[in-house]
Amino acid sequence: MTHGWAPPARSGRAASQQDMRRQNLALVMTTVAAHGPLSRAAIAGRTGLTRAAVSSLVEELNTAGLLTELGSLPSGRAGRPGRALALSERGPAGLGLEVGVGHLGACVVDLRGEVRGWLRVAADNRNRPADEVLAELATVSRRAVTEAEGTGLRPVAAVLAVPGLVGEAPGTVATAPNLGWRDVAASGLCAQGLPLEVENEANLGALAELWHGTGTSDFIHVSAAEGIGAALVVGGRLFRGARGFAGELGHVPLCPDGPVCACGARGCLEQYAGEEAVLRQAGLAAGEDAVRRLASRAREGDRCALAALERAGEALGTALAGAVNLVDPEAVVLGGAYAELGDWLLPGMRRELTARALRRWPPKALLVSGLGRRGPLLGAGMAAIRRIIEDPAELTVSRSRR
Amino acid sequence: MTHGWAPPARSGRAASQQDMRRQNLALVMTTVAAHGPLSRAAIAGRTGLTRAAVSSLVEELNTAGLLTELGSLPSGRAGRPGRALALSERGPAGLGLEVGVGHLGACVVDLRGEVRGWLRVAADNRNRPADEVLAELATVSRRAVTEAEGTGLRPVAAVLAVPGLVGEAPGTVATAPNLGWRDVAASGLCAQGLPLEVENEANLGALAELWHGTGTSDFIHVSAAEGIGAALVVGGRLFRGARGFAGELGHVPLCPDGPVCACGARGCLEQYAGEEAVLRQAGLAAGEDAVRRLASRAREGDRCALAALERAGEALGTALAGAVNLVDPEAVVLGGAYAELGDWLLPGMRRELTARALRRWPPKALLVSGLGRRGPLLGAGMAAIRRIIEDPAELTVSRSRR
DNA sequence: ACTAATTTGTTTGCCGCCCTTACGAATAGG
DNA sequence: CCTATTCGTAAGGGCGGCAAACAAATTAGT
Repeated sequence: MTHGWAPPARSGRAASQQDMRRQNLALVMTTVAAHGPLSRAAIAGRTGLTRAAVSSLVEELNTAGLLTELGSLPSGRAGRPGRALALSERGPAGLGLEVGVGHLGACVVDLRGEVRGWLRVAADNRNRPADEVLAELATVSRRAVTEAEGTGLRPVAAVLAVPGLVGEAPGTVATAPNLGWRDVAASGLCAQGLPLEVENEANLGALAELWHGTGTSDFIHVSAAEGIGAALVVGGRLFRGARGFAGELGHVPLCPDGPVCACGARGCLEQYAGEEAVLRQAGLAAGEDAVRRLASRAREGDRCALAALERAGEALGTALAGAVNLVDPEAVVLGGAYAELGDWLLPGMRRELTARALRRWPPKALLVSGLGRRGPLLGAGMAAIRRIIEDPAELTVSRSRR
Repeated sequence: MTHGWAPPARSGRAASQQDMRRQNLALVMTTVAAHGPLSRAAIAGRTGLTRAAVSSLVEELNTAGLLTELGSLPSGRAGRPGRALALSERGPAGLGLEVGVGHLGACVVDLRGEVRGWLRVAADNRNRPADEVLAELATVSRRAVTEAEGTGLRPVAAVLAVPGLVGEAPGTVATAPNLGWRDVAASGLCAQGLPLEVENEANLGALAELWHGTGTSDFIHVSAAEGIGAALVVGGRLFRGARGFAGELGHVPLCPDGPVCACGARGCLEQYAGEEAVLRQAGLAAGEDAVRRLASRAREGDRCALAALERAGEALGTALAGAVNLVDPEAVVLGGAYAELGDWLLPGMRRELTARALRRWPPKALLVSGLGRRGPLLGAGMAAIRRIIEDPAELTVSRSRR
């Protein structure tokens, strides 16, 4: 450290010609994914590559089964019509997996982002040996995969959604309190040798929203369940923080002298808007489908429930206003279990946000996720397939690629 | 939008061989900048490039005056010793500029990050025509530049620090309330044709901390002045948010029913820890060197001042705990004017952070900036030079580079 | 219907860049 | 003094994108 510089932030690695090719393959894939069927010339125009280069790239992607030629693509203007290229619907696919407290899930998503297989079975995973849970998930997964293989799909990457924190080592769960897991390695789940990635379920719910939901790519996705978590999506990427613990909205201090929280501090948001607090205020017992019961109470006009939801919405809005001032997102999306309660939570949230957000907060910037409980599993499948799209070189003939 | 994908987040552009070269030139520069004098072989080892490639890259950087050969670099082991390469101390330099409420500043920083010229003059810029201010800054800048040119330096990029928000258009100030500026174009400031970038002074203070301060590259830099701002540094990069307004810590709600703030909401942090509030509680009048007076009062043991600082520290700590839970930084750095008050603010801040941060918060992760008021100007100079280091191709022979 | 214009996709030749291999240079150890 | 080791450079090769030219397919004009 003789010079005064801190270590460089990005790109610690050399760029080779393989990397260039890799990046351009990815560029073609992402371009086609984003802008529908395109001709080679259109891809060239959009990306800045030459038509010749695009031809070469497309051929490579084509033989790998990632792209398909659909047929003529009349442009309306004079000239030879292009041949439409689209993401293949019968080739590599993504496998999404989920371990929930009360269920297991598996889904298969094709390159276009379409769900081609969906399986969800009830299972009481609370304090059940992790091996056992993973073994059952493996059979569920196999069923979904064989079903998908019938329609010409071949899973090539898997992502597992867990209600807990992901470990440093790839493919491991550091801790999942509601499952009773601690340092569980999920590798070996895919005997087929698929690369497996483990990710927090709330984060995957946010990614599902990014890819299947509204157009924005900078938002805070609130997903309240046992705890209140916020996934920050910034520039279309998950923001994980320095150590991967970003997004703990539930323990933002709301009122410094408030009630004591399980975390030891006072007045955390969770004490005002957490599931337990809301149910208590509404006079309901906790339980498996507590949120659903609360929603029906509110629908019936139960005063107590409505007041509790009102207060919770305000608390959420206040805490979110702070987050918005700090992070400056384009939108806030309410997802997770609380999405079902949106009708009653939103007014208070919106009121607080408009009052407290320093930048004008348009009403449309606060919305409810349309994916609901399906978010995490869907996000897992999409994340798996997204991996392929953003680095297709892994599946390509790979003359000598790493 | 026939496919379900949102637009891709990154890399909307094709990669060509020039880009590859560009990236590798930058890689060599950042490597040398970060790890002191290195031989070509050492650079090759660190970056993954071949010795041959490094030789070629180094030669290009050498003829551009960006690198210098220092002499033999004995390794201790057997074998021919390498020739040490270091960032040049007499070539391209960065020009930092600053417009404050009460002063103007200019500095010249060489590639090694060393300050080689420093000029700061008092000037009452409050509600003075922007043209006039910029004209005076230009003369100050010229003096600093001619001085630096005497020692063999040649400024090639400039960054201007302003106490306000930066506009969308490059080189413009959207609004600087304390200066009375609105949509001011700062281009034309550098008649020499240097590329000029405008940036918020607090952000530059944070960057100065990144490059001249402690080793961490993920931190929240609190800089309290008129308002309370937080610059978020994530992975060694400034985090600006979707529209560039991230970091408004001053208006995080601290107590939902607190006193009304100038922003219209209730109980913002600024009402508890802002300069005005603290001075009022301490029984001091506002004014130019109010912070200094407050510090001396505290040093003398003034009960009132100590109590006010205690409360302010607690409030800051509470709000920061929320931010820490949300963003998960490695450290919090107290900078700006409040750095001088660190002795009295830190205890309360630390107490609140340890109590409220969900992840264990080590005491060393909260610290006071050693740069004080020099941060923004220093950061401007460093940012200018950093630009060169991270894209040296701009200064290279450029056979036909864009 | 026929021609001109236009756009697409491919082919060919070229250049740039990194990699591999080989070689001279410079130092430490015996 | 000789050998092992490491450093920097030079020569040859492969790969990948670019520029230009060309054949194919369609529209527009007469």
